[in-house]
Amino acid sequence: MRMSHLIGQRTKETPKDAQNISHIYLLRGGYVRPVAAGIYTLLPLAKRIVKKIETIIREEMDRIDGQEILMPVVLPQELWDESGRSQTVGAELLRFEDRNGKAMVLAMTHEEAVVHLARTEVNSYKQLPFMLYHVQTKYRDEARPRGGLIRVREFTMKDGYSFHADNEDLKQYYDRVHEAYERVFRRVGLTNCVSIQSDTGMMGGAVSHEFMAIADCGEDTIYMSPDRRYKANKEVATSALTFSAEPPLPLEKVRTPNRRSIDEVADFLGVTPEHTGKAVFYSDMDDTTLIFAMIRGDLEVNETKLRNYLKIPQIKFATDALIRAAGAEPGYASPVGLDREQVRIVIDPSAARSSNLIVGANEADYHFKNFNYERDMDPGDVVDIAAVRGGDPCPVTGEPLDMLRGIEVGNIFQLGTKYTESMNCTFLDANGKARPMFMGCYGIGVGRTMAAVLEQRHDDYGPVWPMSIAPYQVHLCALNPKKEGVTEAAEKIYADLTARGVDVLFDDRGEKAGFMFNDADLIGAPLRLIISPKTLADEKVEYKRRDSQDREFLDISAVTATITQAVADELAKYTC
RNA sequence: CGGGGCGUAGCGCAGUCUGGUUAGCGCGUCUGGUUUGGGACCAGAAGGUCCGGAGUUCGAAUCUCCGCGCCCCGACCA
Repeated sequence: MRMSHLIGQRTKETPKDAQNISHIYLLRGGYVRPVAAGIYTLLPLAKRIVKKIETIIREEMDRIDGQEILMPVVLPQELWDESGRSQTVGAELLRFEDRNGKAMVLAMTHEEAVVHLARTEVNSYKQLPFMLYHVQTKYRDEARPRGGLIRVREFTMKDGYSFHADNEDLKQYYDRVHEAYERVFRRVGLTNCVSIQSDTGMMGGAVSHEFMAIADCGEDTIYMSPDRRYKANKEVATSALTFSAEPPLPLEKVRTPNRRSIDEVADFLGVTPEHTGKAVFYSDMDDTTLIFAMIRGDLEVNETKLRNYLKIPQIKFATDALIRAAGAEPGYASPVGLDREQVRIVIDPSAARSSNLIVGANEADYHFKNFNYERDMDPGDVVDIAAVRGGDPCPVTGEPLDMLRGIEVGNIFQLGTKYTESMNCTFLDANGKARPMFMGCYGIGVGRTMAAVLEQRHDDYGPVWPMSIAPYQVHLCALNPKKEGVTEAAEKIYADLTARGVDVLFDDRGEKAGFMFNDADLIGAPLRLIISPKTLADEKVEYKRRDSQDREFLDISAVTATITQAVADELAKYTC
């Protein structure tokens, strides 16, 4: 490609709407352009990167016997009615009617579509297992797109779906996908990517992992032991906190005028928050169930854990009216004497196993001292609902947990029979009996992966793309193209390298050197060749890597062979 | 969906508080010339529904009201 005709202006100034590195460089380098919030056009540079990422994904999916298909973006809503997700998924699912008034959706994921396919194409256990995947547009009407390509409304995703005769086979295949994903993310050049335990969310199912590219701008919080043996999303992370068990002292009601918050009460009574119990009230969305969550005063409730335990899809903080109706006093709420008929009580071990806590007395301006769970209330649901904090002890190694941010570039789920049962996707086993297939699903966000690589591979001047996905492998600059021999030499190298299959971007514009070098930095090709009258006089061509300041001078006769080899060597680093 | 910020040329901004020439600057673009190793210089040029609508006023980019859009924080998030 000749740069004089490459579409996508580079800019010197940082666009005001961009905050994180990947967003800034994708705009400044002319890779993407916004069309609406969270909706982007990919320009040639980005499209080339994305294509290479997709190729790597396809190779790895094919290696684990995946079969590529292509399902539509527009689906009839009735499929989503069958699975039940018409009800459970909210406004992220874009719904509309076609000209005949038929309810349609823009697919945000394809479980329904692929199950619809599987149940008609597959009838026998002899056809199992199999995996289908496609690389296709997803639309999710996100409430708040952000961060350039990190969170968008329309995007390209590779999603794969496997079908099995039993859960054991699903588990084995899941592990193969896990390995394939590790290869994909290594090959696309992520330098720091981990798979972690995750919440299954609206997908359902039992087991799932997320692949997280570690980056400060990531939206997810990850807790990890220093040796990486334990890695989990904040939503499901646990810690091995220990609790002080002392001989119980007598329960005692004390006056705490106008002290409502944990800090106020602890300060007033001269103790630290660890010696208090915190009451947090939630309710379901239509206020039919009141939930009393109790936890040690210095900890916070992890609502995801609480929701999952209660099997209530959505919860909110309860209103004071609802709390009072159940006989509790907001700000002074107590587990002591609460009517279990009216309140669902969930106690974190941190509160259940600590001794002599200060808790509310269900009476304005009063608290109890020396609350002890086993003695002072009926035994109830003691469940881990605590939010982990950085530095808390790891549940596996006991070491302090690191807290990191991550971009979710991929995820894998063992769905089991969640969709195949609801949508009646069965096969006949060896005994002629119809049974639901076991299913797994596996996603990779392609554009987000590109952004994540950029977050991990850049310097102060722009992206430093790995050879495996770089939009161009070699950036060829002709300095002073009007001077004797420069253009001829550059054209010859351009033609020779291109003929050997090397992706070359040829800067033929004849701009000032600094101008061209800055553009080259923003394009981030791993290798750079500079043709100038200065070096040409000695029959030399300058050769520089994007990730180094060192310069070499190659004999012009050897350039093609040397560079072709260098590209091959570099590519070899990203094969598995 | 709650809170905050912003909207003036392709991009970055000034002007708005305190209404008043022909709306300005830098980058980029075009023409001609001089230049050519880390975003050159000279001369000239093109490019604007000042986000939209309504209102106040002799007069609105500027004041008022109502919309819309984008970014950030939060809630939400297969």
